Amino acid sequence: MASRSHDTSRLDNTLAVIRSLRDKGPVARVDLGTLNGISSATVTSISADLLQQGLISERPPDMPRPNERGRPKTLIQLDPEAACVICIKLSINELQLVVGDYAGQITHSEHHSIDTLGLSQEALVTLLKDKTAAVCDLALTRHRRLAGICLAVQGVVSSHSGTLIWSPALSFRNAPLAALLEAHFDCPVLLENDANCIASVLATQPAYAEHPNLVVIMLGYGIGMSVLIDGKPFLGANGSAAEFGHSKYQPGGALCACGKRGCIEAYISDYALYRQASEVIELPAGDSAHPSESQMQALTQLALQGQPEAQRIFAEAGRALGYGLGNLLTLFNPDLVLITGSGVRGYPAMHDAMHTAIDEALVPELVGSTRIASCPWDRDMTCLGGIAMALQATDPQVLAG
Amino acid sequence: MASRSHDTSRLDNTLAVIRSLRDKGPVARVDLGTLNGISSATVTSISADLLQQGLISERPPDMPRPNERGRPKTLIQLDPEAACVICIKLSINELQLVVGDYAGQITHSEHHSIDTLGLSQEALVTLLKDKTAAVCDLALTRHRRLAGICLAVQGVVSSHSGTLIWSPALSFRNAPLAALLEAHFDCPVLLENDANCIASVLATQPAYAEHPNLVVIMLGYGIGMSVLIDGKPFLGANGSAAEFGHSKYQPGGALCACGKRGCIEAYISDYALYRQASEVIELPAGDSAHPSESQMQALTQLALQGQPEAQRIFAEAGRALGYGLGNLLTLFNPDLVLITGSGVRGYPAMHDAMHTAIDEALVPELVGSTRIASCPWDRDMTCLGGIAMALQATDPQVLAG
DNA sequence: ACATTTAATTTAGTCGCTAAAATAAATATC
DNA sequence: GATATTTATTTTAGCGACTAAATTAAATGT
Repeated sequence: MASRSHDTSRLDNTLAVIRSLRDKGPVARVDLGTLNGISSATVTSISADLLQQGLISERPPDMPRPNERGRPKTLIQLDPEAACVICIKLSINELQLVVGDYAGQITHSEHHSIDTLGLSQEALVTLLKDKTAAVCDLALTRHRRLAGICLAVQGVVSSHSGTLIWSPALSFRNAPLAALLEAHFDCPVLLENDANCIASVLATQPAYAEHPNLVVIMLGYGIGMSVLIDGKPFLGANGSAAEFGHSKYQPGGALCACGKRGCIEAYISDYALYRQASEVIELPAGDSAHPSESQMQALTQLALQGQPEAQRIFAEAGRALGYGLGNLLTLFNPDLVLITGSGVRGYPAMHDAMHTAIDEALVPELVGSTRIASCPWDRDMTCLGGIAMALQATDPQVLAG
Repeated sequence: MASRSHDTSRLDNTLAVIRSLRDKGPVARVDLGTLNGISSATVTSISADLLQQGLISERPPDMPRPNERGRPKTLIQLDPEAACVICIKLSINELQLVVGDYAGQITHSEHHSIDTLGLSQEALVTLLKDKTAAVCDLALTRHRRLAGICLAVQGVVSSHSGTLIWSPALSFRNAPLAALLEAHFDCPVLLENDANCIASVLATQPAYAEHPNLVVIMLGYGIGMSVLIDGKPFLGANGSAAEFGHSKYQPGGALCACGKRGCIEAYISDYALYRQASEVIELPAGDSAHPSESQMQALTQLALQGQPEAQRIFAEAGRALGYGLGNLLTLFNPDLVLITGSGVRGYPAMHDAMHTAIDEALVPELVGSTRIASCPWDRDMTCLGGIAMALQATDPQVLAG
């Protein structure tokens, strides 16, 4: 309950300046002042400190501006080499490692195919440690220090405590992964939910910037969700991300990968759609519990081309999604819901049933107040978000030296 | 996006001191310092200001403490007469007006029976204005100023904008009640959800103080909910309180008072229980759409005494409640859920089915992490909370003079 | 009476900010 | 080409808020 006792404005303002530089690229001191509501005298003072620490550099404006009077602006920019962060994205059968520089740009990316479900906790930690150490060695030839590591996983995590509670990609549960990794690296390790990473990136995009209350739903093999309130991820009580996919559509309904029945995921995830479809339609063979992208595309095509059984399955999925969204809207009342993830491919086939279900579920006063849209899917977005979150989280330490 | 540019610590610390005094009664300067993490020199300075403004007074400790050396503490306390606030609680067919002094104590309370559903918006505003003006005249004989008014209503409100969106007590919707009242009084008017008021009070009680992540469910004629994250009410995106009662249990299920089907409220609210029961059991006559307290008690007694039909109805209600809670726990993951409201009378009859449903709905990892308890119901608690919220909201204005 | 203990106030100094003045580096005008 | 104008940045002066340390205040213990 101890309140902010003494003046933290210098740190706050310094962090705000760094964040502005990261979001907007090179900016002049005046503009940093107006952007953050501080006087340019203060910006001068802050940037002098940052220059002295080697975190930023000065440079002249790109083009000599036509017809503008007055002293030209001196832009300042983050020094990309000042530090780097590593984002490790762990999803089913895949590990991605990405290096981001101090300005938030990706400078290295690699993918590994791995039987994630076959790993013990120890094996996973060893694997992560080795792969990360290798990437780190590489990164440190170009950057002065490793500021932090972000482990982005699908599933339920408690980011405060750095504990993985449950992930569809892993066969063990309740693992303090952040602490286990931190023991091997001399920097903070963040554990984040993958959907939160995505949402953090989307929220900074100009198209959605005016919607600070945003819900992002990720459709795919599982169902992910992130809620941003006032631009910040809402983490629930103990830093564990909200699990939209396992809220209930039909008590006692279809069987879900989590072991329970009636979860929304059991109606709209890839495996759920494929499971239902394979019972009634002739489909390409393969592991139906883990349908491949091409299998899913084939199924989606059928629905979009009007195959009645496929249409019915997607409509039912849309209905489940709509009811789930209805609950979400009554509870969070966001301005905007973005639906993305590899599963957006099927969104057009769910769209109508989804809206019908929302209308059925929601008090009319609330129906109109939220915009619902889909958003194309990009695999790298998660890591971009992880890098942004890691940089932001570690900025105070980097400043401290 | 403008960050806190300059130093607001004086205001912050002053507000923290006032809040400490309100929560804990008379406190010495040293203790205010340690309590809020500021030096006692600063407390001296702050309390000098407050004394000069007449907001606090000094007084010697109650009892001359036995066997304690050193200079005795000088306690400081809020002057109850410095200001007052009025809380107006609006529920079905009832209006309650309560005056609270600057220290947060209730100094006056009155109830009025009113046909709330029969009122037009204009009639309601006129009624509230008149009743409040009368209470205000009375209060101003004892207090130096009216700091604020809190209107606590059952239903969906947007507290940011002061708009009532929907209430089961009223037959109109979308009314900017805060602004309409503000026009008649020279002070801020807050519009709050009644469950948020309750939750704010419960959160300050020592028994629950170590659970800053708290969900309060209010059972009764309708179903109310409030979520406290880190001790502060979670208001969703636009300040509209989360509507747990209208999240869905069975898509297309029982008819709810909101006009939709399958809401949790349609299974566990007073009217829902009575509606189901009256179909199969001989019950005291009366308006079954608005069962009275004695009717509900009679029905509850039947269930508790083992009447099979009544037991079945309460068990089904418990199951709906459990599924709803399951969704809530996946989304918010609170430390504690408190179930209260007049409907707690039936909680023992719902208890077992509720827990069975939670176990059915929830990933086992999450089941254990939340305590679920009931809490005896007190009609005055809402207003106590409304007073606390109004005082807290208006403290900056009172300080400004 | 004097030492000890604890509370509250005063003093001296630091930090961080801003407004205003001064300086810097361009373009526009004559 | 010299001077005026414009805009950016830095410097200066001053203020508000805090803390640590010193001082004063008011008890109890010996």
